[in-house]
Amino acid sequence: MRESHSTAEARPYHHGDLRRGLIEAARRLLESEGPTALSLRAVAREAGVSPAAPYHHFKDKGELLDAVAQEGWQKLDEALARAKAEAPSIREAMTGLGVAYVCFARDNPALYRVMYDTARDKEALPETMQNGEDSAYCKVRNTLVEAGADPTAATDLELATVAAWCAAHGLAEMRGFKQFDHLKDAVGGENNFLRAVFNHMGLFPSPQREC
Amino acid sequence: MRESHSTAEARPYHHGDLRRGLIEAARRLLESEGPTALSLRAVAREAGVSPAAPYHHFKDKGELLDAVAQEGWQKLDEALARAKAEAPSIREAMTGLGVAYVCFARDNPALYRVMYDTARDKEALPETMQNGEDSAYCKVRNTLVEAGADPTAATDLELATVAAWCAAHGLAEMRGFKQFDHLKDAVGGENNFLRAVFNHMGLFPSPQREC
DNA sequence: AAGATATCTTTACGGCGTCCAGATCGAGAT
DNA sequence: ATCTCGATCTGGACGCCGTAAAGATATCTT
Repeated sequence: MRESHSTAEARPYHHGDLRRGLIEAARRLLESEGPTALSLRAVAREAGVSPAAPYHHFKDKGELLDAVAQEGWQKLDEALARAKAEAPSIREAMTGLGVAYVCFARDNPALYRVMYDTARDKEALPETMQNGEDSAYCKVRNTLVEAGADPTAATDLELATVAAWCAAHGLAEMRGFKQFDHLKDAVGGENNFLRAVFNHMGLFPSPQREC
Repeated sequence: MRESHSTAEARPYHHGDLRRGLIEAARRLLESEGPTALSLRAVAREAGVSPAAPYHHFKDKGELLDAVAQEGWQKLDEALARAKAEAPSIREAMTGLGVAYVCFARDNPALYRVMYDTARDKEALPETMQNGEDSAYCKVRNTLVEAGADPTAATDLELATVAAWCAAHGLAEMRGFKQFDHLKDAVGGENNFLRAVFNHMGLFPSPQREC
């Protein structure tokens, strides 16, 4: 009757790691049905368990969403790391990060929404975002320094990092609006559009900007 | 039994303009209970009417939210107009607009959320935002021109306007996160924080930036 | 082997969005 | 003034939701 712990290698409990199964079911539903269709019951259904089963692994629906969001931040982090590694030059590194950020939001719209929804009602970004040496936030800050920002002006550097993050998030949320379709055409596609907008936002520290 | 069309002057139907009453009930609930607590039934309850009554004035819950959002955009528009009128100098006009925008989002958090939620699932900002000569979007664009942007470089001007809007929206959504509290302190309060971040985002057209 | 514990199911409750059948009321026609 | 009609509201119903409590079942410990 019970499937033999299909995918996962470790099976700590008598069902095969349901916690993991629920998170993956949620992710599956999220991207296929959109964020509004994601109900706890639907997740349980998708995972093949009863509607009450999730409560043995998560305090409530919010806690499941937290777990999903956390994996989202990890994925975003990886996307930024990839973008930074692939940047052809320091001059283009910041814009590259910005574009990668927006593309992540475009390609994972429901996940991105969940990430910020949960952050907003905790009124805090996840700790993993700023803590580690190679957290996403630090990656942006480091890139700014490499691009010429003064690393000794701590407050100013933080402000610049926040500014870059806000710019990326703002553009990520605006990018989908029909109003900007003609602009995208005018500059030759969405990618150019993103770069053009970022260029207007001075992501680079001042000494780097052409004068 | 029936109250005599209390506030409204016109009473098109045999109840005193329920459509209006529902929108205002929704706004009341929105700011007092938060956006998640806003259910159609609760709005009907608050308006003193049965749960099914709203369906004679709105196709569904989304349409009621649309109406609420539209009034929100109007309020935002007014806030920006006020900020622009009060700007002490052209040099400070753009930052003033940005700060006013973020303050609107801070002071009407639930309304602001509804505004962007409905915009997002229509994949378009409301038409009133960009159409009229004195629409919010045009106000930003005009301010950019007054600040020195080249009005004949149409595409570039649009891009700059979009950039400014994204910057403001991004900061509006980030501003509440605990992570930035120490930064606010470091620069002497939230208002300085907002201005500082905006300064890092090059809201002014390039010729205006100090080089 | 046996008891303790964690996991899952069943059942239930109240709230939600929405629809439908009727009641009620306002207004135009006669 | 009455009648009729359509717009407006009510009451009840349906299926979904999040969540809690109690019972069943499988695993772990000893």
